[in-house]
Amino acid sequence: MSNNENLKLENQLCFRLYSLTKLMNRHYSPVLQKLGLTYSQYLVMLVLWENNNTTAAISVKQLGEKLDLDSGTLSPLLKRLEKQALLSRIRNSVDERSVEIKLTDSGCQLKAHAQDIPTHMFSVTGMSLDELQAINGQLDSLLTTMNTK
Amino acid sequence: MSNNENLKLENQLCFRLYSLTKLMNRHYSPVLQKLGLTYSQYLVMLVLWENNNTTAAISVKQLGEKLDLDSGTLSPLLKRLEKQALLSRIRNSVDERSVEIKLTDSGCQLKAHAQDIPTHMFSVTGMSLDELQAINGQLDSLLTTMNTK
DNA sequence: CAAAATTAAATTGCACACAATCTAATAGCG
DNA sequence: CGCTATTAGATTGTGTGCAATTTAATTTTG
Repeated sequence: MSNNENLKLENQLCFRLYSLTKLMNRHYSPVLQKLGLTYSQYLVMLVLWENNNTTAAISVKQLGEKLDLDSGTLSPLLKRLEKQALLSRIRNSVDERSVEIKLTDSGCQLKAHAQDIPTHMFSVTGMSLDELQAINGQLDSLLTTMNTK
Repeated sequence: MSNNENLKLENQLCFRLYSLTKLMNRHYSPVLQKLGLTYSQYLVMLVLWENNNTTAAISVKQLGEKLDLDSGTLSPLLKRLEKQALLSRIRNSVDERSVEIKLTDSGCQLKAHAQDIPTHMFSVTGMSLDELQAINGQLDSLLTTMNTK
């Protein structure tokens, strides 16, 4: 490929990912709006729903590792979710540097309203389960490669 | 799959795309910093380099269609590029609603400094050319499907 | 032709991402 | 023990994305 071809927008993998991520977001927005969540907030809730019942807790640090986000993003985001009474932020009494995130009852109950979202979004992709798993695998290996370079 | 499985973060295609897009951005940033560009600004420059010599022009509207961005994003972004003297923004005298974007000489010359970026970024993915084309194709069909729903 | 509808940009406001810095707390080490 | 280094979060500032509104120009239509 010539250098000129290389610099064409249509040849960029990154642009496809960028466009597709925005497109995903636009499909999620109206669905998540019913729950009062943004897409990033939804990701946080997924982690909490998965790890937590109302008893177990997870630190901001751990949450950041799961989602690959730093405190500059998470701190204000978590405050907004706290203001919506979906979770609580409590300083760890053993290590006061750490802040523990715990779902409230209301945050826990919201999970029920999210049950149908994955199935709905899957249908939007128009893919078969096999195709979904195939592309997931490819993206995973790309993630692994690019994370270790 | 149970509903519980469906709601796990690790099963989300959207999270992979989201993570990969951020990862891409982080790999681009240090490279683009040398050109004084952000990733989004780079995308704009790709379109201008492709369509333009210093003579041809493209409207903000057309740019937005190519990149799938609206004036709320593009207007301030283009002003920043104008401040860097990479492009000019001139009202179309025939239709004064439209603003035409044209590369300056300096903006045109910047292309030479970007020539090696695609090859470099391709090497970061660790993929073969065949793999790249395969995944590009899959993402394209996903883009098409999701754009028409 | 004049009023209404449409269009292109710009602006405003909100919510991320993320670099950089700051603060407070803890860990490590001589 | 006390000093230094490290760590966890919060804060600040910049740059997107995008919805919603505004402004100005053009097109459509009665």
